[in-house]
Amino acid sequence: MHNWLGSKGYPLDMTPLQPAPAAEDDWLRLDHQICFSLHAASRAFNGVYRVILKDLGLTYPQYLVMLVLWERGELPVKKLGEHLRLDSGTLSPLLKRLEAAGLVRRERSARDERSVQVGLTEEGSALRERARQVPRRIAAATGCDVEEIRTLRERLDELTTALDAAALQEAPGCS
Amino acid sequence: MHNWLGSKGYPLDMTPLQPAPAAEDDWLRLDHQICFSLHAASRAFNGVYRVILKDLGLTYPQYLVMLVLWERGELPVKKLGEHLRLDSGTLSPLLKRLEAAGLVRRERSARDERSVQVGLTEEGSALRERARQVPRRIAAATGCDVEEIRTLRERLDELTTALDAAALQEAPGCS
DNA sequence: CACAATTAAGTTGTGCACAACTGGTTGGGG
DNA sequence: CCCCAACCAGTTGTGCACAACTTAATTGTG
Repeated sequence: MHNWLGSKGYPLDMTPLQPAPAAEDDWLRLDHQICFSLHAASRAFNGVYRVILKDLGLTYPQYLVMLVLWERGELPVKKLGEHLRLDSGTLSPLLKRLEAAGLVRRERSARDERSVQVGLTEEGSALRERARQVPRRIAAATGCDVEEIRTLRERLDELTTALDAAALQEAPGCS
Repeated sequence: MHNWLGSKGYPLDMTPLQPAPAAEDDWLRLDHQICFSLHAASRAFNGVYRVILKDLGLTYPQYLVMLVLWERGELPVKKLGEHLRLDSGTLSPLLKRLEAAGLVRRERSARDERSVQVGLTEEGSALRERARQVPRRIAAATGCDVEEIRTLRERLDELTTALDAAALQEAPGCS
């Protein structure tokens, strides 16, 4: 991990150099802040998970997959993708790696041979026990109490819903 | 773009199937929510930017680099990385692509040949004009007003600071 | 039944993030 | 003066995200 905090606290000081920027320049700066903040927060979270999950031999997206499997049990790749908002292009190689690690079992459905059922192996189920400590360590790392986390999560979910709707609007082919 | 909203509004319904989960299972679920929400929000943002930035021929991280250059002017790769929290492993190939696109100029500093100065080309500076419309479109996509965005950004920055600090604590080699 | 449209998973290619490493450059002790 | 530690950019390798495409199975309709 790099020492981004080398100088002092928060390394980003985007203080304006010009006295009174035009309205649009102001927007540009504000925009920088929100998109950048989210990007940075996501990567910071990823970094903490990376450290904590190293013991378990999982990456952050792999951990998300395992959480769904622990909670839901066996389910097809399609369903897994709907829960995680990921498509087969991302999940296929990821699941193959989990399979190679012996945590996951993949088998074609007999009833519909297009579908592949993903389930836990003995070892994959057992890993859940070792994963129980993870949430507490993450919560501690955020320095927030449960209520704060819940509020933030709700705001983020609202944002995601709005952004998804907007993406469909913005998508090419919408007159 | 995939139609993740196929069924209705928000596709994630992680309602518990068991009646009264143990405290640690509850933590596991809560944890799922926050880490997943942030992950999803980040990718949703990325998706909106992807659509909007396609006109400019920029990816989201490339746009972030250009924002810094527009605001700060010429600066070494190191400084650029500090502003964006990215290292040379990410920036070097990204900057080469921007250079190949004719937007950016890279040259070794004469005074310190370890350092590479990154600056805008004529074309790179000109692109700023076309980028002015971006923030408004993004803000519209979020469906939030300026104040809401500012509040969320502040929460995210706090979170990032806390997480970075925690990552250093968790890092191996800390007794 | 036949055949076109749809659906599921997988593959390919591009780009980003990051760890680990390489190769010059610089600057400070011995 | 020389060597070595620190430093900067770049390279390599792994994994994720996503668009575009392929392959195979299923479903619907004439």
